[in-house]
Amino acid sequence: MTDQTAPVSLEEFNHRLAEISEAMPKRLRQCAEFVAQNTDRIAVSTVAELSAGAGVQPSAFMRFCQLLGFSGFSEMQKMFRETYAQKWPDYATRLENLRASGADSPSALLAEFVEAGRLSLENLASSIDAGSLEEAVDVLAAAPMIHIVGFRRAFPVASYLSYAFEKMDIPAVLHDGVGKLNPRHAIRKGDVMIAITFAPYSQETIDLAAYARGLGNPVVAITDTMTSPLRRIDALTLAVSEVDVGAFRALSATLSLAISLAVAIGAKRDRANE
Amino acid sequence: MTDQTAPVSLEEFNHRLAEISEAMPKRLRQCAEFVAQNTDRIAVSTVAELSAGAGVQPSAFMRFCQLLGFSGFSEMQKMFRETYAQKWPDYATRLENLRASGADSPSALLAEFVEAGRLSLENLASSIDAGSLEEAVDVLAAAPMIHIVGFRRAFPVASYLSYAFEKMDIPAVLHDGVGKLNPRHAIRKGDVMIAITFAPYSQETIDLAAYARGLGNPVVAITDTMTSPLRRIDALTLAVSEVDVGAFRALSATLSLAISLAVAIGAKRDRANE
DNA sequence: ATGAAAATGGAATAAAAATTCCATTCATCG
DNA sequence: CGATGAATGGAATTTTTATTCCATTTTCAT
Repeated sequence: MTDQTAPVSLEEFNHRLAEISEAMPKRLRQCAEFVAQNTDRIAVSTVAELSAGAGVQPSAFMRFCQLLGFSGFSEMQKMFRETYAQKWPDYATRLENLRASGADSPSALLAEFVEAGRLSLENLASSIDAGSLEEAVDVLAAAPMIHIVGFRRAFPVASYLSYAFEKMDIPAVLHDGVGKLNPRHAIRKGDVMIAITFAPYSQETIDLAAYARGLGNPVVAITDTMTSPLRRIDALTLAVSEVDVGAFRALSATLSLAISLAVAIGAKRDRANE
Repeated sequence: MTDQTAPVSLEEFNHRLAEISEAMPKRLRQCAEFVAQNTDRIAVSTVAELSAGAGVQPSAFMRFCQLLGFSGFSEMQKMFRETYAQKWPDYATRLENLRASGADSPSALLAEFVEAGRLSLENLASSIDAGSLEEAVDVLAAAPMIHIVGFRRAFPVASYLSYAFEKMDIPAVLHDGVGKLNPRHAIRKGDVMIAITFAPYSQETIDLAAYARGLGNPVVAITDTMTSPLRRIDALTLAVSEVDVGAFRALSATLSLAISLAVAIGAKRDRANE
């Protein structure tokens, strides 16, 4: 049953997987999907565990292995166990290796950003004020409509929030500035706004937030410091500070805060509707 | 036979090993020596293999495991397998548990997302293929024009890339789907595309990438697994897998990869222009 | 609709691995 | 030097895991 085309390296394996997974029946595709996303578990798991993870019978997983060119699961696992040793060194070492591959190589840069992201996340977890966060969730969960504003560097955050709200069926509009239409008309009394901006703060965001505030509407601000101009208009401020790499700043912490906010709002609304 | 002092972490294990290996009989010391030097193999080997490596009978290795406090080899191996798999806890289950214990407060949720983000970043650092990344940077740095495509969950990434390129004066257009205009007209021969999509893959992205590829243009894909449909069109694939929290997935790793890519391209172009 | 082919689930079987047991060897002390 | 207990090797046993087989369901073309 052994097929001479059995992959002998991770690269070959991935390639093979991509190549044939399109034309696979349902269950086998489930296997492919699960394996693609959990490649690192293969070396240390049993067929039973993996097939359960993929939501499939062991026999189906068996067929999957054979389709890839292995004689069975054992042979496939052997390949992963052999390449396992290289993956073992811990995270710190791996990061070192990435860095060492040349100070200004893409992978070294990636290592920098990964590290910056981790630091930012740690910082976020310890610095966020649980009370303010909860208050923001309460206010937003009760909103008839949520307006999301954020330009330039804040725009990815705004659009991500918009996507999350859409998925959870929460009424929200993203003010994206397309067509330079005046967005104020869409804002009604009682609506709530999420304003996102970082230094150098964009005037449009501040203006729109100030307008909403002027109507007496609550504004939740996601911003970088406590001295942000959004503070002045008495917005409920959630401060996030990102560690930067050179002149560049990633958004790991900000996005994590945003998605948490969105999911918490969704959860709260669900509870309220029961 | 189970000993309550069985180590539950790598640190405890090493400590225990050092502590008792001095007062061991010959064969068992051989085991200790071998294990200390090949800790990484324990998770993926059998007793037979390990005992042979240590130059010892399987039964001797068995006694060694018991001396360390485990009930047998299986239990010891389990510890190592879990330590390795620890990075991939089942978040769905954990979130369930959190809920059950009434700890689904916004800050608990945030903590989950922060943790998920950290794990995703670690995984990114270890799983990214330095060669592919470098190749992507080379191709993109040489592009006369970069087209960025990504909808829904991928849109924040696309817009962030667009922002970064703008800041670095790199010619790039974001295909955002506004006005449902046909974006194909803007793509010229020789341009390079960055296509971003995650399961469930959005057809528009795939179609546009396929069109670009049809022109003979290179396509760099940022996607979630090796089974992504973008593989089919022979795109240069950068795979990122994010750890998710319940049904939700943050973008920490993906954005870190994106910003690294952008900055690396900028740096390379600068060097070329000097 | 109907039959053929493909896919699937689950139990039965085979293989492999872990664990135990005991006869033998080795070291130690009177 | 011989007795005693610890240490060891190897085979027997048990447990776990992989693999196969076949009855049943699903899919698809006619």
